[in-house]
Amino acid sequence: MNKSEVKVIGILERVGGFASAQELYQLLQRNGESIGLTTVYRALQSLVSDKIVDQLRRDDGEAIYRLCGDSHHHHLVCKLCGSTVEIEGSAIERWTKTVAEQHGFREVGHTAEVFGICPNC
Amino acid sequence: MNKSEVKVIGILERVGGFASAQELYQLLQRNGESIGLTTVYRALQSLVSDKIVDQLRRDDGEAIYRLCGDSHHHHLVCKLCGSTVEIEGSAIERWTKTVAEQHGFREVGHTAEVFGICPNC
DNA sequence: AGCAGAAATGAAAATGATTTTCATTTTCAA
DNA sequence: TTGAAAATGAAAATCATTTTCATTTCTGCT
Repeated sequence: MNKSEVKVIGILERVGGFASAQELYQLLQRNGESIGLTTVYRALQSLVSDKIVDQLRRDDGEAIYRLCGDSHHHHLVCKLCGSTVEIEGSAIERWTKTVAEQHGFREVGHTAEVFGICPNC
Repeated sequence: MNKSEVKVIGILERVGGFASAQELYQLLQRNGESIGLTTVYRALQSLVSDKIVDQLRRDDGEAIYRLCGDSHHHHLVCKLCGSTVEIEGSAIERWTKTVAEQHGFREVGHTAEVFGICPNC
């Protein structure tokens, strides 16, 4: 765990949700941190392989990251303004596990995100 | 529905599962079809927006496509060999709707994919 | 402190999927 | 037949991400 990784974790904490590498880089710049885009990517790779950060994909293929750790949860994302609400998903957890085991799958994980238009939009 | 879209549907039928645009293009070439990569992409976009083809993302961010079945369903995808099983998800549908409405969201949709290692791998 | 080798850094170039541009060809209805 | 609209594809542009490589910072050691 080096200095850059600490910076990236810090900004992820402030974000409190998903962000892409490019977004994180810009946020760090705005905060006056001196860090290169390459280093942000490398820190994220390292954190993902250490299971400190979760990585998934936006619909457009861009990778997005968030701190893992708190309880496993999902997101309700507004299609228009992008605001997100964390939602609990124990129903999903159970469904995932059941379905996968029925088909003999091991080491099961899942992605589930809900999209809609929030009350403000 | 134009000629190119028919070709793309044809190759997707032969593939019988997920394939990327690049792969589909190569397969079409090998089959002696005269079609450009650009046109493959355009046909896929069009088919996706007509709900004839499903699009999702590999872990590396590359888009993969597959003919969709009639009913709304999800996929159980093997992380190693890429084989997929369609799974029914009425539990998810209900959960999605409930959760979103609790938060006042409208026009709700969702994504949910389950990943694991299949019995053969 | 001083030093050598290892690790980290970041600017610039490379990569690769996807999209856009634009000139040409095909389709099709009047 | 004719002309406008749609389709096509080669080449260029885009954009996230990775790689390269020269430089800088750490580290442990004397």
